[in-house]
Amino acid sequence: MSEAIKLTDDQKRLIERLGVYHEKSGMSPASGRIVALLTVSPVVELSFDQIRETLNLSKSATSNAINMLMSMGKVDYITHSGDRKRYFRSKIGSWREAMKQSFQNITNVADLLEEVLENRPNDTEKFNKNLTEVISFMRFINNEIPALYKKWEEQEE
Amino acid sequence: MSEAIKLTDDQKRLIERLGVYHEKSGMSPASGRIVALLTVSPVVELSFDQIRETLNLSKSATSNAINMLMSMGKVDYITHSGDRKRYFRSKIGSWREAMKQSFQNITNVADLLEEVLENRPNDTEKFNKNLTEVISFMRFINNEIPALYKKWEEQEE
DNA sequence: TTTTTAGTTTTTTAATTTGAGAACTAAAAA
DNA sequence: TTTTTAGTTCTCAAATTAAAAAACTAAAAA
Repeated sequence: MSEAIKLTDDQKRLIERLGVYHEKSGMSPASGRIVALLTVSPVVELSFDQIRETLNLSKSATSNAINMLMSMGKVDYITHSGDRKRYFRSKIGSWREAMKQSFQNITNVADLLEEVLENRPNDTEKFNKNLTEVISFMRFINNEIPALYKKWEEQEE
Repeated sequence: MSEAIKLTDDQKRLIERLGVYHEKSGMSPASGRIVALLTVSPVVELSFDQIRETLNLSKSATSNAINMLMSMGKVDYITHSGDRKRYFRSKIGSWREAMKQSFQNITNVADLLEEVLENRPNDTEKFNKNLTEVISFMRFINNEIPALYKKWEEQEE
């Protein structure tokens, strides 16, 4: 008997679009579809087989993708007593941490570009100036984040 | 006779690290190495064969990667009269446009998530609230960009 | 104790990506 | 006109990635 979740065509299309977006940002197709499903599905906690059958994935693809997503902090699961299954769900509530992560990336690039800059000759002035500017802007953005969060929280009230 | 540019070991390592970073953000290895070379190399304008031989790439890999990078707006070239070669260089000066591009992506995701939100049931309150928050924060960040640029430009003077 | 459940791991296959090599082309030079 | 230069394009092989199928495992249920 099928465990698949019933979805409207619109929901299926949204899962594909969101899935493709996640693929573009480095996830495997299966992982991308799973986070997308867990974002779009009206039922927010889905079992292994519900995910597997809704997306027509094999057990291995499902297992590997779920574990990948858990290690990325994109997904976690809860259990219900008297039920051995795990119910997986999106960690959308951790969006602040996810954002922090992506801002951390900016800092890492800035650090790398700083090393490049230190290695560059002094002639190539214009080039060095541009490089200095990107680095400076990246660091500036990063410094402004806390203030931005604060401002956002305030306007949110 | 070899056209390869002489690089120190440090420069070679920086090219690899920067290349890997570009790979992670979706470029092919060859494209990643080429932008990286054009960022690290003390000579900022390099001919096709200088790139090819410095990075030990085939002609096809070099040609395809360069054209990819030009279509992405990451690289362009200049010519010198009496010299048929094209001299390729990093478009690092266009970093503002590149940044704008990546902020545009945030907006696109926000739009997509907005569509998801409109499709969600009204129960799943907490989930919807989180989704609403991410979207709101993304849009907020996007709105703040011009002011951030302005502030950065001012502190830069 | 045996069976079932809920996954995990291993093996194999299919698809995609990447880039080498060689043939090709258009313009310039000889 | 022939040759050379500066790439481009095509064909194919190697490497990588993705996922299916099937064997396996640990815990719970019967």
